[in-house]
Amino acid sequence: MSPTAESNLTLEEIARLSGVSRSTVSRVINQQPNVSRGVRQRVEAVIQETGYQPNLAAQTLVSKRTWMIGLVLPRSVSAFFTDPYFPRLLQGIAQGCNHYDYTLALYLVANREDEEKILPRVSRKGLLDGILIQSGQIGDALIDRMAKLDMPVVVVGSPLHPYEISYVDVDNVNGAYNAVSHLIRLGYKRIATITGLTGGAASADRLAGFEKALIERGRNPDQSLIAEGDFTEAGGYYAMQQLLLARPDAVFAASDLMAIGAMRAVREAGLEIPQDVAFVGYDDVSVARYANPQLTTIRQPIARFGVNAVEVLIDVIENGTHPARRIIMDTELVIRDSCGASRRK
Amino acid sequence: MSPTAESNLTLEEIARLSGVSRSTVSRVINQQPNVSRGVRQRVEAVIQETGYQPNLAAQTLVSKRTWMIGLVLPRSVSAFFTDPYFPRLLQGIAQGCNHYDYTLALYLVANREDEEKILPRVSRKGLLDGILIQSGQIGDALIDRMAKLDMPVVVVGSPLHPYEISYVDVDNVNGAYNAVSHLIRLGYKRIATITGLTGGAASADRLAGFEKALIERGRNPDQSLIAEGDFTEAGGYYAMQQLLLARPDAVFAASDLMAIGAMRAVREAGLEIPQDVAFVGYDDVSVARYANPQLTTIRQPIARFGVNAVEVLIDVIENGTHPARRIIMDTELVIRDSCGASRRK
DNA sequence: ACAGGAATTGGGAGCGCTCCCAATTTCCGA
DNA sequence: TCGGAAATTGGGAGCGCTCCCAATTCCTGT
Repeated sequence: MSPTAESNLTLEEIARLSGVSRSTVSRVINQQPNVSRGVRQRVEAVIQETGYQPNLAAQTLVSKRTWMIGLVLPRSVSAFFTDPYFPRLLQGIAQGCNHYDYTLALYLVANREDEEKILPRVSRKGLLDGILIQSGQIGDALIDRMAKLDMPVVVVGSPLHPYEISYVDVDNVNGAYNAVSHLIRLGYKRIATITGLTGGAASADRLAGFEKALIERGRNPDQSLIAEGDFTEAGGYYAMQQLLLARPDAVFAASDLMAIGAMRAVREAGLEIPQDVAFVGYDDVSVARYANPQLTTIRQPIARFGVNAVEVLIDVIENGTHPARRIIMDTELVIRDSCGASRRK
Repeated sequence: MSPTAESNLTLEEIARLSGVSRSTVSRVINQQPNVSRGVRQRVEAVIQETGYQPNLAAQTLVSKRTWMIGLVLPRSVSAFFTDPYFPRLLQGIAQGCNHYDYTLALYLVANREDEEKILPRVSRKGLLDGILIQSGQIGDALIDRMAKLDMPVVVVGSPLHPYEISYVDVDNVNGAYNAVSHLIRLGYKRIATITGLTGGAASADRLAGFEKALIERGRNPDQSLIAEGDFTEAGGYYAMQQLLLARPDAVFAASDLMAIGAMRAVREAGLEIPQDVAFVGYDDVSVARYANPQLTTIRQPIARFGVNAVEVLIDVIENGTHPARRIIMDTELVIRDSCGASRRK
């Protein structure tokens, strides 16, 4: 019998075919004990033969579990469509879901209208076991409202407010600190930064790391050496045009994509990289390696980050929301050509 | 009563609160006729007040509908993590799902192991109403196997085999034809192309369009002017290095990302764009506008493409698989600087 | 060989909904 | 005012599963 031949197999049907009761088949499927060896094998054979799979909706109705989690990307994550960071994150999350046999439901919030409709959609009973939400901008009420749902929630990135909420984050302060310290060590004097969108947790943390590194060496962060980007290539470009007026000799960009844009601005101004302006980016997405010159950057374990987020969420789903889980991941400085390190050796 | 206060509201409960029967509440919720005005208003008020939403699993169990569709990105879609095409497509698909109130389940097939496990996962009864699958490589058995499932399937891109299967595609032959014709009109003599991964439907069609344009003007496509890329920036770069040996004066790249990589190779060889080598890309993703020089390209209506795919799938789900639906979308030539058109005006 | 306990098996109830049909109410024209 | 048709309403059955408990079978040691 081919796996697709029988169209509406039920537990009862499998029971009939293997000459036992519904309950016994259920025990076999759910790997419960108290089924004799012979019976178990017979039932398993029938299941194998027929390609039977239990109906998810029926299981959900009684168990209240769907083995499905939602990933919400808020409207404020505007860089979704341009920054390679997100596909990588998605890959990690999908991989985690595959591994634990969960289904991933994706919610892209594109506009205010979507935002209004998302809460009832994700909180629908009998649909999701839990939610992963990407941290967005301060003032973005979505995380707050999701946290109040009676559903497990894990924030990807910092939750922005000091909630009793589980999250997985990367140590952005330290990553930025290491990037800037590297530039200081190389002897640069006028180190500028291109930040992410103000109001984002990652942006704020990376800026904090930038300032911390400078202050620790007794330097004062100069406002004219700080420009706001928006995590896009174009944003990096415009921020750099502004920054050029202050004549920096090195730039720490809060994302690789912005670094690429900024390097374009520098080249257009007739300057050389890294001789006139050195660069360190953030993320280590693949474009960093193909940039010209190759970009020194802070590598984030993006895919692993996604897997961790899924693992934490499943832990919360299966073992309760309290206490809140926190995971902070480390970054790594990847030295290539744009910082001028090789030149100065 | 706050919307989240009552935790397990059921139809029965709403019926009790509004003093009617379960059946009547069900009729109100499903917008069925034969409910008196007064009763309908009373029930709606209670629903509003309590924030009641029907349990999806229970509805699914009896209606056999889940209002959920799956999007499968096969393993062969290796460019997923680098090409901005996919986030845009995802945006369109998510937008379509939001609009029609369907939930989107995402399946990224990363390796052979995932590929083995995906069929039972997506065909699980009580989980999905239909599947959207991105067209991959020839020999990629996934589409064939999905088509045999007793579940509505719509292919995003060409289904590769002449099945009786619904699909949504972009007219790749014509798009490429227009790109190359444009280069011919501008007077280029040695027009090369960087193809996508051999075996992909889009790659084959774009190559066919390239050849058609040349042949139509009585030129013979020269094998040394055809190089295979893989839709990545690096692939474009290496393909171009090969191509440079044949001294082309113009290149049609089957994706913008490959064009960017190829331009990097050209620049490294000390040549000028478009003076020495002109370029036309494909996709019109945002990097095309930020490239240096700005990239002339074939614009695909990517997001609209995704919305269409969802619409066709929902049509198939709601009105049956026969006859198979086919939608072929048009492209548009976007002239910028890399083709040298402005220079020759 | 047999009592008594452990292991195995079966069947009923119920998860929350929709569908169907029967019961009740309403409305209309004569 | 009343019969009968139409509109409205209610309740039972059942979707396919899990859980619980009762029934049955299987082992022990004596």
